[in-house]
Amino acid sequence: MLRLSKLTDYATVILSHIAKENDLTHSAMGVADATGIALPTVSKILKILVNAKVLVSTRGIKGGYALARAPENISVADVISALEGPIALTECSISHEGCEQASGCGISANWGLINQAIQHALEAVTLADMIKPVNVPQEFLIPVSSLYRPI
Amino acid sequence: MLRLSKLTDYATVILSHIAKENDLTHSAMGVADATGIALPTVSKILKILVNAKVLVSTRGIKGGYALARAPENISVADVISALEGPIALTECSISHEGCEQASGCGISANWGLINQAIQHALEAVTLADMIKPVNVPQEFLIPVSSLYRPI
DNA sequence: TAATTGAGGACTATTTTAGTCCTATTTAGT
DNA sequence: ACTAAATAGGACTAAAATAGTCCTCAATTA
Repeated sequence: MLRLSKLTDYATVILSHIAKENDLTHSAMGVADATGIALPTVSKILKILVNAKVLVSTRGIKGGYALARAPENISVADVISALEGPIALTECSISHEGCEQASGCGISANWGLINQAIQHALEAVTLADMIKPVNVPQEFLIPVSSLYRPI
Repeated sequence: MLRLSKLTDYATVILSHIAKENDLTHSAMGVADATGIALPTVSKILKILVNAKVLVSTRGIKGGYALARAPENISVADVISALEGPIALTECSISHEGCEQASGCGISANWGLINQAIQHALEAVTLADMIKPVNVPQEFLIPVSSLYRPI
C-alpha cells in the first residue's frame, strides 16, 4: 500500500499538536493526553524526533519538548526520514549488494528518479502547511515524465 | 523507509524483462530463469499481475504470460497498486474509523494532497520508461507547495 | 490421452513493527 | 541535601504483515 508506519503517522499528529502551541514546552504526558496516543508510545516517538533534531528537549522538573526550528522549516520528509530512515522505495536505491539481474539492471537508475520526485514532493510540504486548512488545488502538475526524454 | 515490498520490486524486474521481448509469451519458468527469482515466487507475482489486468495469460502447453497493453500504457502506479493495493500513505487516507483526534484532524486533508502528488508522480512513469536508459534531468520542479496558498 | 502450463488457495516461517517497561540522568524547588 | 518530575537509552515482548512454498485443479496442444 506504499504506506507509512503507524509511528510516522503518530509523529505527524504529535508534531502538529506541538506546532499549534509552539511557544510552550510540552511534556510527554501532556502530549499523550492531548492526542490520545499511549504515553510509552508518545515517549518513544518524541525521543526519536529529538535524535533526528526535529525536536529539542529539556530535562528536569519543568522540562519537555519543543520544535527545533520554525514549523515552516520542518518538512514532511524530515519527519518520515526520522522515523523510517532514508526515503527510498526500493532496496537497490540504497545498496546494490547481491543484485545481479541477468539483463543488466537499468531499472535502478529509474527508481532513483522516482525516489527524487517523491522526495521533492515530501520536502515541499512543511509542518506549517499541515496545520493550515486545505484548499482545493487549481493546478496539479508534476512534470516527471518530461525527465524521460529520448536520448 | 517508505519502501515498497520485495514482491513489488520483483514485479518491476519481471515486467521489465517481459517488456523487453513484448512479442513473445513468457512462461513462469522462463521468467524465473531469466531473472534469478525463485519459481514459486515468480509464479505468485505473475498471477497477481494477471488479476490486476497488467498481464494476460494463456494456459496449456504453449501458454504463458504477456503484457495486457503496450509498455507505454502501464505505469509504475499500476504495478504498485496491483501488488500493494491503493496508494495511500496513511491509514486515514482510506478510512476514518476510530480517528478522533482531540484537536479536530485537519491533517487528513493534507495527507490527501500529498498522496495525490505521489500518485501522479508514479502514474507519470511507465514500463516503457523503465526499460529506457536514464538521462540526468535538467529541470526537476514539483510545484506542490503552491497548492498551499493562504485562504 | 499425456505432457505442459497456468489458477487458486492454504499454509508456514520469517521479518518487521508496535508497544511496554525498567533503570539511569537531569533539573527545579524546598 | 533531598525529593519530585521530567527526559535518555536500551532491552524486551507481542502482534501483525510479508515472503515464500506447496498442493490440487483446469486448460490446451500435440
